[in-house]
Amino acid sequence: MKQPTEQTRNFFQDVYEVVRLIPPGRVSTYGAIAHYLGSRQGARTVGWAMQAAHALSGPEYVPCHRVINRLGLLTGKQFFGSPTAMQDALEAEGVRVVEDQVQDFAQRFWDPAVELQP
DNA sequence: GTGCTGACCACGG
DNA sequence: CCCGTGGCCAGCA
Repeated sequence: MKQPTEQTRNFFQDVYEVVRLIPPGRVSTYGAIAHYLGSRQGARTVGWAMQAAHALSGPEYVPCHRVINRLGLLTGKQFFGSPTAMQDALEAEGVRVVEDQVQDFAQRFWDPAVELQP
């Protein structure tokens, strides 16, 4: 029997919700989102969700350019239309990026587990 | 149904 | 810092 919690932990759906909450000028990491959703090592699925989110648009749009790896590297930039689309999008929000690396990453880091504390 | 891959992360050496 | 290993979820041949 299914538990009363009919909510099917849609990892993708949860990821989209969290990524959409990332404010401009801030960046988050796959691991932080995965950890916030309860999957410490589920960061991989978060990256996969980003690729699926790339096809979304309108109210379902997800700012995947604000999600990078824990090192602050734009690992998914190659999945954007242009090799500089991701960096350009971040710089447009005031995030300095040099050689695919976010400057002041520690300050720009937006952790849902901390910012979205109940 | 099985096996593998993937925009990753943590741990040990 | 590098290297190797294990684990997570979803999609595809």
